[in-house]
Amino acid sequence: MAKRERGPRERMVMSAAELIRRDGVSATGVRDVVEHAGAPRGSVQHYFPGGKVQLVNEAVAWVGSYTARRIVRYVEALERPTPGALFTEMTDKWAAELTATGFAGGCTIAAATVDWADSTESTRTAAAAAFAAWTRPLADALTGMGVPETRSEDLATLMLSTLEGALLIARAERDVRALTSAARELAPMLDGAVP
Amino acid sequence: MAKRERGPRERMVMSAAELIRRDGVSATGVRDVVEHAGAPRGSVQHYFPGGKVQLVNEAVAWVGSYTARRIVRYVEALERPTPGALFTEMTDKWAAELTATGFAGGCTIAAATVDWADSTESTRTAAAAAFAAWTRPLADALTGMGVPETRSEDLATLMLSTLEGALLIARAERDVRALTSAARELAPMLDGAVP
DNA sequence: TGCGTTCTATGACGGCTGTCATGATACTGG
DNA sequence: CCAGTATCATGACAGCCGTCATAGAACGCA
Repeated sequence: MAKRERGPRERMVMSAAELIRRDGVSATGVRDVVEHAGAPRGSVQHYFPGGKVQLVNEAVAWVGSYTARRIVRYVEALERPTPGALFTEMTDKWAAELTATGFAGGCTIAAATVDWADSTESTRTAAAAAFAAWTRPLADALTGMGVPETRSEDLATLMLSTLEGALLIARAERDVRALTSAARELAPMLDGAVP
Repeated sequence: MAKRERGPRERMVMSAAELIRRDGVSATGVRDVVEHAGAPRGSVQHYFPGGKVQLVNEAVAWVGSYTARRIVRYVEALERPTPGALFTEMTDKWAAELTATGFAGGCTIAAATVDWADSTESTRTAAAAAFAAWTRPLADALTGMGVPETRSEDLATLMLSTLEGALLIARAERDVRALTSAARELAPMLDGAVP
């Protein structure tokens, strides 16, 4: 997964994101990140003079933009572009990932929010930016599918909220049930929003 | 809030739940819980011989049953009992709590899931039990409102997922926007499920 | 009164945390 | 070749963590 091309710096950011989404922010130590990335330990103070806070924030930002690009790709790949189909696509992808990894890891942004939203303002801001970066392409896609512009952003937020919540419940239950049943009910409702 | 009547044991469980939902599980130390509860430090090994794991699990279970009772009360208090009205009631209550507390604390169960779902099986099980304890009365209420029994549980899960996710986003954004817009869109859709 | 159980108090232990000081090495440009 | 910067390596620091051993206090019961 981690190409040789990537420098130690980017590898550390990716490893941080991976470990955070699995164990949470507080439980993820910088030594763990270094080891997981196969990076030299001395690099942490060289590349991240801001310490763990900087590392975590960059991980959050990285996941934010990476996932935003993924959303765009989902939209483009839809053969029958409707809001419900898009939502089903997202829940399906997550369900597949959860089962493939044995439910070992949820959303990095959710973990960062739960763990550090109160204590570290910069991390909370980064998480909010990530959510905003996902809402925008989602709302644009909905508008492109014929959803009235006044409702596009609300519906995008609804999709995101439901996805995040279902992901959380699925992880607790070690069962994709929450994802599939949320999609089964919400998808037709979303399609009803396009006149 | 904490009545004098409650023994130190229950006060510690409640304090644990409160601190966990604010700072996460890993960031909440047993010393913090003891201090927050105004309990004697020596009591922790007396009442919770299972250590921090037991304390966390009991906090999760406590929030689970407490919130389940709250859901039942919400249902009974509705003047015009429809699925949408119930969902709006829940999001409104959470939005009010978030603004009142300065967005300082989300859902205890979500925090426990994100932090310990992978590392501590018993906590994951407790979290799953809590979600189940919320789904059941919710589904029953929906059935009572005329929702077909085949869809009640799915819709209950959808409501819960959306609520949890919107709560998360709201905390990251320090804005109840996610809660209100999710309710604005989902509530009418839910009402459409009763024939 | 005296015994036994329940509860509280205190201090210590090893282990892990994030951070930093210090120094060695690699590499690049003149 | 040499100088200077970028990168890496190592060890130490203070602080917090969960846990436990030990002992004292409070209380009910006979």
